Amino acid sequence: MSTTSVQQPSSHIVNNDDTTSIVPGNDHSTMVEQSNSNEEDITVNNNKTTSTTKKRTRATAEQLAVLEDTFAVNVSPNSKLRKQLAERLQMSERSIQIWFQNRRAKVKHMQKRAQMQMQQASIRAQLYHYHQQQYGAHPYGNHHHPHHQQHHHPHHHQQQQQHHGPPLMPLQPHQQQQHYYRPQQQAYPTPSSARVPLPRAQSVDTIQQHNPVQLPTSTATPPPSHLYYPPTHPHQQWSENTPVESSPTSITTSTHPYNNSTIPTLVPVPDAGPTAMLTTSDFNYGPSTPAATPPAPSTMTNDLWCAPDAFDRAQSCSLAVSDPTMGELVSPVRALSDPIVTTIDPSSLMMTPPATSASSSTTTSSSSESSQASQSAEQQQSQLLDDKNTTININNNNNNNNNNTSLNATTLTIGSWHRLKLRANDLLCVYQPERRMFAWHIADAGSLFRMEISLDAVASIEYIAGECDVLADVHFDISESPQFYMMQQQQQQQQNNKDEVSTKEEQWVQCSDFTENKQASRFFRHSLKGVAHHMKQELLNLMEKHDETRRLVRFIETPIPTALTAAYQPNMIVEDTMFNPHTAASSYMYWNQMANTPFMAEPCSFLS
Amino acid sequence: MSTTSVQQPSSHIVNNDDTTSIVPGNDHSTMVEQSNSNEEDITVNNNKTTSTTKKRTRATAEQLAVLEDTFAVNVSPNSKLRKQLAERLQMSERSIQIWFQNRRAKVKHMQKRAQMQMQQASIRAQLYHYHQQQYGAHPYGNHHHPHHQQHHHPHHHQQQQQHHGPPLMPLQPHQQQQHYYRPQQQAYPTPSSARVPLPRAQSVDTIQQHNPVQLPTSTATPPPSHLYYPPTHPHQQWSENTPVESSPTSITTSTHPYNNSTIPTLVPVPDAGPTAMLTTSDFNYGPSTPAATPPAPSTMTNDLWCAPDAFDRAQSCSLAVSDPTMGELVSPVRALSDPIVTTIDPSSLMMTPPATSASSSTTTSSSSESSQASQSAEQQQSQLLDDKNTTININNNNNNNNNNTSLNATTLTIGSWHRLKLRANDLLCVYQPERRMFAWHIADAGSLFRMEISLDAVASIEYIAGECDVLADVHFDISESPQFYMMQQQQQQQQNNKDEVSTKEEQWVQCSDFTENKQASRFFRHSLKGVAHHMKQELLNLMEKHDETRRLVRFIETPIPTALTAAYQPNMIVEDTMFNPHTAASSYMYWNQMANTPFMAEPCSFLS
DNA sequence: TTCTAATTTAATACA
DNA sequence: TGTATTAAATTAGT
Repeated sequence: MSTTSVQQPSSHIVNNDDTTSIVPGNDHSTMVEQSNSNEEDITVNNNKTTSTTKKRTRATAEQLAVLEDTFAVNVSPNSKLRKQLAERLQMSERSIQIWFQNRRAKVKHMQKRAQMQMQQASIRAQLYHYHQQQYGAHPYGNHHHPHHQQHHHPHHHQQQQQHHGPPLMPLQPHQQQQHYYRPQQQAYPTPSSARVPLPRAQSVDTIQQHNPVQLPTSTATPPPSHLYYPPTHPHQQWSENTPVESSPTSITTSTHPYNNSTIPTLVPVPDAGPTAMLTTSDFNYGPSTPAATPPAPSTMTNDLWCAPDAFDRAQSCSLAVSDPTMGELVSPVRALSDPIVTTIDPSSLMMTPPATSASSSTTTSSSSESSQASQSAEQQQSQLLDDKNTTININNNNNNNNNNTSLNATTLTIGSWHRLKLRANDLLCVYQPERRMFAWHIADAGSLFRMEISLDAVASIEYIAGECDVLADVHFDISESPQFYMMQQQQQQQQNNKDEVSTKEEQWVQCSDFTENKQASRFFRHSLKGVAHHMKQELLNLMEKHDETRRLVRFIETPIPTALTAAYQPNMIVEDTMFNPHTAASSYMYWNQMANTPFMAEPCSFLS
Repeated sequence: MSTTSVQQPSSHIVNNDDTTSIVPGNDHSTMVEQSNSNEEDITVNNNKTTSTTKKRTRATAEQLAVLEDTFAVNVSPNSKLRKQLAERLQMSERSIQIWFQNRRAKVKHMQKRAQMQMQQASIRAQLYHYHQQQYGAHPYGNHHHPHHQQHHHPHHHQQQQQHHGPPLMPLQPHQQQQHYYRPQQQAYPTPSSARVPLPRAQSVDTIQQHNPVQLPTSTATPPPSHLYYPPTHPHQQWSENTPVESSPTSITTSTHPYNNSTIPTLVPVPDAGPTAMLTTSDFNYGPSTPAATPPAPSTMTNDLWCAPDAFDRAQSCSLAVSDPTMGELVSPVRALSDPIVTTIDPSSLMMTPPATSASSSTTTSSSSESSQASQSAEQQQSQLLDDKNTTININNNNNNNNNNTSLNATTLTIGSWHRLKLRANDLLCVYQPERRMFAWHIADAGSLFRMEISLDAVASIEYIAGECDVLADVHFDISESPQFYMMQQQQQQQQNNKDEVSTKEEQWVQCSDFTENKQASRFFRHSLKGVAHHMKQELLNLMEKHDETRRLVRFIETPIPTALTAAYQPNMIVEDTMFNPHTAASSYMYWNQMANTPFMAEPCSFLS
């Protein structure tokens, strides 16, 4: 009993142990002194409101713009820069400092949350698939599970796990927590990233100097492991032949970057080095050779990848130009090659480990100051994907007159990397006959990711019906690593100078393997899971329309026993190790927060 | 402009002078250890809906009961207690935390609103009276003012003062804000109340142990500066010979403590030390002497004063007994003298300044554990009313066969302290011939306050007709400080064992001066304002019925010029200083929120 | 509309 | 400086 109210030891009270202890000599002064340190001194100033404690001055839009801009460049400005900012923004240095602290904390918090969600989704996916195999539930619609509608207790309490009987995976809450805490170990390398010698790609202003027209969205490459959610449009719709609603008008609706309705979210790579890195960037985590290849100017326009708060930053970049005041503060600093402010430094932007395995550091962006960038030489380790320096225009399929064939998969698995289809456009698998390419599209964090597999690289396409013929797997056994691309969404364009920015639609930028631990570069079996009859029909459709694919496809209708199926699916592990956070928390992608999509709601219904 | 945010110099930074030092090799461990303590990660549980953003789970009645109960005891539970609550209520700790945050915000918001309404009412009263003198409008009825119906702008902004033409008192909005924020300064001593050595009066559980019958309503004395609104019956009716509807049945109709229709509200004393403090309380803000006088057991029944959410707390105390689950959580904790849960700690309940001027701490409540109560010895400072250690039974007049004579005043003014009659029983002025006492009754915040003036102390009673004979003032010039009493309302009795609790009706407990800055102890002129012919008739009635008062009353019928009237009414200042927040926001009492009583509606109609 | 759950942000406290 | 926590402001859901 007494243990129930132990209370945090630090702040605990010395006095009372119910022994009518005479409180020693504690005076009000304790209270008084507690209150003094914080606010009295600060609040003396504000003559307007007599509030002494907190003033809670809300930063204005411009202030936020500058702050976010600076944060994009340097998450931890030193006192000097803070002072400048303070003067510039008419804020106290203390406020500046606090703002950056909170901003950093925000990023971390979002990382945590994303991590958690990722794991939860992964677990749910596992449960789902396991449940599929166990009960053979229909994915969309009818559920007659023993557990369904069983524990619909009126209280909407949140810890239903222990109640919901599903004998499988009796996930204990603390077990779950372990999942949450674990990945953070890997995800948090070093908080003091500002002191890392900053290899920088290109300064924003220099980009603007060179391309004064298309400036605003142009920013340096981001920390590869972080993904971003666009403020206004959580997911851009794609226009391939998938039954998703494409909204071409949505690309111009972006408003102010600080849109409360949306939360730019960062997802760190759990335990890998930088991935999803733009090869067009000269960004390196370590000292890089100054002789890095400058990219072609044309590439610049595609350099849309933004760091965690890419959109905010892009916005602020434009502000830096359009706003005369902004130019005073940031641009001169950059021009002076302040190592912190000059470049958009992913390592300073996010707390990713300083390049355990850096991707290709081949091409540098075109800034004239790239020579100034302090570049570390410790990056030449893993050059898995050196040859992807080019930007490929794949967007012919963007026109509606495409005869792509899609596979409505709900899960993509490569190695232990899983990608769930939570929304209509989260996961699109298509075949582009013109390019003889299979392409997996993944929308995440405001960006689109694409993985291409040449038809010639496909050794076989194996359709395996599930045990109950409800779901089926389609395994692509390929002979080489796919190609990886990404595309920043169109909302990035500014409000100010949106005229010419809107021209660069659907520009894919090749990037490095964005899957966890670059598993897509090592595991050459891609497994799609989907509704059996859909998948089958789509495969048949594919074979019919495109003869070249016919030779690859095999149908294995015989329901394979579960154990055997597992053997057939090395990726879809249905065992305890699946819940080892090291393996289960694998998906890099960020889970959409409002994932109340029918897809997720249904398969998990047996949990409730 | 730049001066607005000066900021404290202390916490300023020494650290980084933009030397991009290389981070050595910091470990992840820092991150891991951090994540465990906070609750975000703990929110793992909610797996029902995959929505990560908002779930808006509405708390059930039981949850609310426990929450409100806990809140009544501790408005800011620490993480430990939150955890307990989370387990107990099957809510996430985060939800618990949020609930308390919102609950606190609610209190504050209501405080603000009350404060505002008070001021507005005060302003309106001023305007009303001014208008009376200017135009001689009839108090109830016809209005033909130039400003009527003039500025009925659609926005319900709170700064109507500037629009409403009445030339006098052009209240600036920021001036108003001063009023709002001011009280918070003193009202919030230290947010970390849990760490403050808690001087406690008596633990609830121990009371229950010793007095298992009359337990529930027995609580410690509250922070004197906060007043409370009973949930169900905002104002208890009095049974003195006033034409208000007395409802004796209302004392048993209390329902669930958490009644949405009513808002328990806390009103801090604007700028004074603790006032309206029960002298029977042994509560002290600082270290107390263990030798504090133990109270007589009989006093216990009167120790009904509860802190801000007194009613909820009382209710919850009963819940702690009746509800087995609640008992698990709270009762054992209390029994073990958890400093947070054990006692009803005013300092933890509300944010009052730590007793700048504590009232008499002479008599302690009667619980046998009052000896346990940690009592601070530093309270002997301001003993303005030391001699009021006794509880006086004044309630002989509670019987209907009283021949009290009442004065239907609408305003009571003592010094700069004003009390408006917003509801029928807000302000009752009576003469009790049996006791040869004048008594001003003030109903506020669920408690009744009483101020007594012995007839022998009355030097003169001066009736002064207003300029237009509509309103009149009755000035009581007295020769000594009144006596002050208070009484908790009857709703406080528990549902469970209400048998013997109901016996203690109308027990007045002497207390210290509850007027702002104890002005009633310094200013010996009490001014009543009311409808002229009513006041006059009542005075005449008083003189007729009670000869002993005759010698005191003088009638000054001659309309005195306004200027002169103001001179006669030093309390009713009609000048700019009236709106100095230091003086204007003076009334301690809480204004009923829905103050659309006929009294206020009529005189203020010319404002709308 | 109000009330309330939840989010975001500025700020404080602590280690 | 990071973390936890909170207040204040705000956003929504009912």
